[in-house]
Amino acid sequence: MGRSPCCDKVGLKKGPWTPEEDQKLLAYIEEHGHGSWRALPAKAGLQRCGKSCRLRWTNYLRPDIKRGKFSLQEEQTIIQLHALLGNRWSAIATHLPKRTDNEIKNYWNTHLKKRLAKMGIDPVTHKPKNDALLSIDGQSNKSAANLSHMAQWESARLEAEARLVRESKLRSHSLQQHQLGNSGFSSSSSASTSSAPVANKPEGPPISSRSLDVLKAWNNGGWLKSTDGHNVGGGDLESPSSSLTFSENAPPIITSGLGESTMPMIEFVGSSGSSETGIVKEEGEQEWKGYESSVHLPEYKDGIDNTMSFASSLHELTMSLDGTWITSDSLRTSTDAIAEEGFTNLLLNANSDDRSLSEEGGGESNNNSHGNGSGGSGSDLYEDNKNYWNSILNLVNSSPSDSPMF
DNA sequence: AACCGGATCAACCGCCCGGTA
DNA sequence: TTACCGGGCGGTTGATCCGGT
Repeated sequence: MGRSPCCDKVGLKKGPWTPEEDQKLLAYIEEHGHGSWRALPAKAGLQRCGKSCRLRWTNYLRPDIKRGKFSLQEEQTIIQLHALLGNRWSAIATHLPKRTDNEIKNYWNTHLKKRLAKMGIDPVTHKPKNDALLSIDGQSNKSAANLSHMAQWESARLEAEARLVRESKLRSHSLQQHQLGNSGFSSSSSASTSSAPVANKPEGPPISSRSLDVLKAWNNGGWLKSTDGHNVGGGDLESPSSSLTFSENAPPIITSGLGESTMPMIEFVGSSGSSETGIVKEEGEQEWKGYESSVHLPEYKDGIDNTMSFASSLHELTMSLDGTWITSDSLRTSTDAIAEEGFTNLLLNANSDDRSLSEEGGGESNNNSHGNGSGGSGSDLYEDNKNYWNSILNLVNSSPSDSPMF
């Protein structure tokens, strides 16, 4: 379909913004809000296209932007979220409220990607490059595969939530007008409709932050073991199954064993067996019933008044769509104690290597220090891999207090 | 001092999607 | 149903910075 040109061939200015232009844009938005971006340049007296103005505002002029170096915490958050969400910078940015997606993207491309590569981790898949070592026992592959499933599911869930938000807004539009300011239930896209010169990104707890708790429950549910070995190992892995059921208009359906929900909209059944290493169960098939067929979570769309729940053999987590998670206490206890070693140390090491490529570990150093081919490397690398993924789940687990994003 | 190459990051480009007439 | 519009997103570019030679 044909589109009218945005800013080309009409004598509009391109390139770096001058302070004067910034001032004009700022002054206009502060007074009027941005309104229609396309119409803004003319009104503000700028020889720019609306898109350029929008970018300048969202990436630079917005008052709630934090500039400067990324903290280690932020770095970890980015990496971990990238492992889950991939190059979905806007989604990642919603968890780093004062950072823009562009900034995060740049930082990833210029810093973190390289650092991960140096650590021997594929920045795209977040899997160790040297998979051969790890696939000896197949466990890490299995783990990675599961996490991949998880990421896919998370992706699908995000889409479903976006849909949910839209419909929720439609349904309760008038109601929301009374509740302006404290809804805490918005998305980055919807937030941008505001004409006020405030952040386009939501300040309140982003949906994703809550939703990641699903993964937490997932973790606790037994297919991944936390680093401290607490809980999730033994009992859960022995548990026959856990399932998640999304129901449209009915209360959450939680099944165990062979899961016999009558209205299974989406159901994950982890039929686990014992795992001596505790990462994932190895022998039995971790089955994700209905996963492929329900990636779209189609029935979820009308769930405004519904409840999404996740239950495992030990823990139960419920998100009611008024925007709150209801978690069982046991869920928390297992996560609080999780050691932060592993990934953090990896990062710190890589960090120092980054600055000063000392020989003590450097160059291939990180590979060497953590997974050197010769000295027991396989298990070391395997441990690193385990820690790495555990750390990703730790992010989820430790969210409310430990992470800047929650 | 000049040059060079890598690093950084603001800005642009093109595509996509939802809303709407 | 279709075409168009506005806006968002991710990928890429290019100007600038910076350290090494």
